[in-house]
Amino acid sequence: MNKIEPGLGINRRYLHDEVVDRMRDLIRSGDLEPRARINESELTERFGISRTPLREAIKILATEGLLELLPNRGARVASLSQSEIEEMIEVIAGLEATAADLACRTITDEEIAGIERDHHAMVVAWKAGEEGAYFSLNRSIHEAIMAASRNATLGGIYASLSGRIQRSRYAVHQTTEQWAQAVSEHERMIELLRARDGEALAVLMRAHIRAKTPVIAENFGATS
Amino acid sequence: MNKIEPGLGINRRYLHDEVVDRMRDLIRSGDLEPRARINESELTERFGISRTPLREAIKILATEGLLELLPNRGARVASLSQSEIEEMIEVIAGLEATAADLACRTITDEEIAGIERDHHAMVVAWKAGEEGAYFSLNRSIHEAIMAASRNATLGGIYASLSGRIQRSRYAVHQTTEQWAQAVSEHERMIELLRARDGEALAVLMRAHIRAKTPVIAENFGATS
DNA sequence: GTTCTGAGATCTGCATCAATTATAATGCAA
DNA sequence: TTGCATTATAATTGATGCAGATCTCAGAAC
Repeated sequence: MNKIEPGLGINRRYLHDEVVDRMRDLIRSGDLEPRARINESELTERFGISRTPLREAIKILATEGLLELLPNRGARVASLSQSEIEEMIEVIAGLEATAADLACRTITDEEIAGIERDHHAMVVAWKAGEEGAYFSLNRSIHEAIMAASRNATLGGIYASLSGRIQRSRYAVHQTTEQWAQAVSEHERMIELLRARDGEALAVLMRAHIRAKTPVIAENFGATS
Repeated sequence: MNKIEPGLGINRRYLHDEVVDRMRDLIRSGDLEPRARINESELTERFGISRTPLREAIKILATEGLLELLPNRGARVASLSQSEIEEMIEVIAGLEATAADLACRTITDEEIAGIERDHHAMVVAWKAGEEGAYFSLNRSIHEAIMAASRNATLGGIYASLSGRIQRSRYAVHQTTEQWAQAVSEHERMIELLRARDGEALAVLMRAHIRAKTPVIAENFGATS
């Protein structure tokens, strides 16, 4: 994008930022499982760093919600209860509805055409049983709408929240009816995007995400 | 056995949590102004602590968005540009719309009655020119709806975001027309709450917050 | 007036120490 | 053996001295 920021910006200046990224990957990949304790000396050795940047990284990840701090007992990978996951999905639905509403203000015809292409590719992938491609294209559609909202604050909160419930890759289990409904909702979404009807699109988007709650919750497999 | 807590409220396990709270207060009260540089040694002395917990607190506040880090130059109080404030208001509008939608599922008649009482008191306060009471009651109404959403995740994000654009107290400047519209929207909101019509209430709430954008943005007085 | 330079201040990260607390290991009684 | 209390060990929290890197800014050189 734009690395034109004068002076401060993209360069990996902070060691703890590097550590945050690496730990995030460890958590998301499942290498560090939920409720796994974080051992300070083990990780300092693993990363080849001292305690100072590691501790800063731990505090940052705890603030983001990926770790939880246990006073005088260190930290552990956060685990989410079923109800917390459902809460988060409601919030995500709200954020996507907001993005959809905002996107209608400034989205271009080209962007809508791109979403439509992704949608058709997604249908093809589903019929071919390529769940990986299906999942990736579905996400790409939602991310395109988020990007079209032209709201970095919204996008940041969305990324942080969805990052917390998307650990490693999941096989998506949907019934044929669920899939058919999702497809028809996508098609209606494209219509509403063309009409730039943000209000109606927001309502539809919220319902669309909500309908996926059982799928997401099931695949997460929380144990709290 | 006889462990008496040292007077400062709840069991503050972490020193850096204490520091985070105190610094948050300093920023919100305006004691630390936007763009003010954070001096490590000055604050360690001021708080009577060492660098370790202070540095952790700075990282936490930066993650929350209240501070921004300047590599090799420390940190400063974050300042928001006009467009960032407008972005945040859109997100807040989305969060409140989500809360309104969810509240319709489980809100009790008593809670609705409480909101109605606050609304009437707010109208009285406005007519009496008591801007402080008006502001406080208005906020209390919105917080009641947020609480009725029964979604702690949503509430947390909302609190964090609104905390970033609500520094100290402001005199609310609204035209008579803006006020009249806000009042009629509140009354319509109460109707929709009674009808438990979440979908319509979400749409109204989003528009209601949006209409306040110029007021909030003006009072914030950002200088990026 | 502009550019260069260097001293001082500040920040980042490392290593280590002391104090507190949690976890285990052990010993003893029932 | 089992349950409980005591002790020993380990881990965490917080403080601090130190080295290297970077920024700031005044003063010199052009």
